[in-house]
Amino acid sequence: MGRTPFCTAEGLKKGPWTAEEDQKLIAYIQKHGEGGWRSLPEKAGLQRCGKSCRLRWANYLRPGIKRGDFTSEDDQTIIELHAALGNRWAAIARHLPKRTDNEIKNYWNAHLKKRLATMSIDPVTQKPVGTTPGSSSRNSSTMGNAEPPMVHTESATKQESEPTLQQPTSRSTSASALLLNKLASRVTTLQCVDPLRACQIMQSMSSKGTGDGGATANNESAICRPTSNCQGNNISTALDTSAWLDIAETLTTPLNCLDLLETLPPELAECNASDDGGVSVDNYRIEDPVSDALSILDKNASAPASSFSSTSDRVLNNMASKLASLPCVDEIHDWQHNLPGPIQGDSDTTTTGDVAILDDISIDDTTYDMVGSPIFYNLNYLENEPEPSDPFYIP
DNA sequence: AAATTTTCCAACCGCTGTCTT
DNA sequence: CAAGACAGCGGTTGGAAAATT
Repeated sequence: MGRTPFCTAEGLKKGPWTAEEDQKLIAYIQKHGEGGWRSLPEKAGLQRCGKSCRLRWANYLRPGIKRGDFTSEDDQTIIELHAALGNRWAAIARHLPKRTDNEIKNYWNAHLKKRLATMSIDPVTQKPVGTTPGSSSRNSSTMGNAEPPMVHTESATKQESEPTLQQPTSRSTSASALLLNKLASRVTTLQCVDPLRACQIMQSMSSKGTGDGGATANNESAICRPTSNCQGNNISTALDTSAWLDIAETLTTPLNCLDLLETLPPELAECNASDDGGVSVDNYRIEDPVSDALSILDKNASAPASSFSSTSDRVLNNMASKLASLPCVDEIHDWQHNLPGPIQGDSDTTTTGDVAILDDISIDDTTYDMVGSPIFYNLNYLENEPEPSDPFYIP
């Protein structure tokens, strides 16, 4: 049984379409509309199979199709989407209005892939070739293990006249952005991180001062939620740059900020005090220290607190904006790949009863679920229409 | 200038998924 | 439920154009 082949008839023409054939097809569709491809060739007077007609119409004759003239923004978008989605050209094309999957596929194979190769950047991972130990374990950007494309860095990080990837940098902004979003997705769901992060900020600021509040003009990527007031690129962070760099450096190993808790000044100690007097990271109850920390930030921030839907968003937003350009991101990446269990986000089949240890914090199955869901949600987000909630992005 | 090689991309092929009968 | 119809998708190919020898 099964289906009959679509184009089995003998004597049908193949190969390039002539102008006359195009006109016949256009005229017929304008009069009768799309559809009925099997019977269309005969009715339209074409010696083609219906499938060929549909393809010709969809890829070349359909009104509104944009052909050629890929801009640097297009390039960057395609590269980032390909890093996240792999060879899923149709999904990529949905994010480039008026472009067809076939053209994007051809453009990738003919231009972008080679360009990345000449820059010694792995077209699949978008990381510099040979810089990541154990690279054999890296994913292949296929459907099952694609990383979530939660971050876009175009407007904030790209040079005016050249696409970001043509910069003579050894690191891919996109790769960093992807990782940061992955981290952000995970970190956001770990409520214990909020007080930790807030304490970090306060400690850093108490030791360095709050800076002059000048906005950081460079590397100004920002994570925010589309639903919040920070849509688009009107986000800016204002914390002193060097303070952020210091904070970021402490996160070379994520969550090693636990160590910082032990060195907090007495007036902040209460933020991490649990009932037994020890440090509690899993029972997030204390909010005042977070508010305090953020209020300090607000004194110097140009973006109002109301721009963010949660305190963790705000902290992450600020942190990510500086982390994006740091070498430590790759180290975090490596660290992440060495984690046991599904927190690596490579496959939903690895959900087991294993317990991963993130430094001193045990992550059980429940937390795994919390951590994994935003990753998969954001992956889904890219495949469908952007939803006005949840996914992070860097405008 | 001619021959050869490489590049590019329109079109094809084969498969899967969904809807209809 | 089975099977047909066809839309959609990703991989591949063939030939024209461009580049190189």
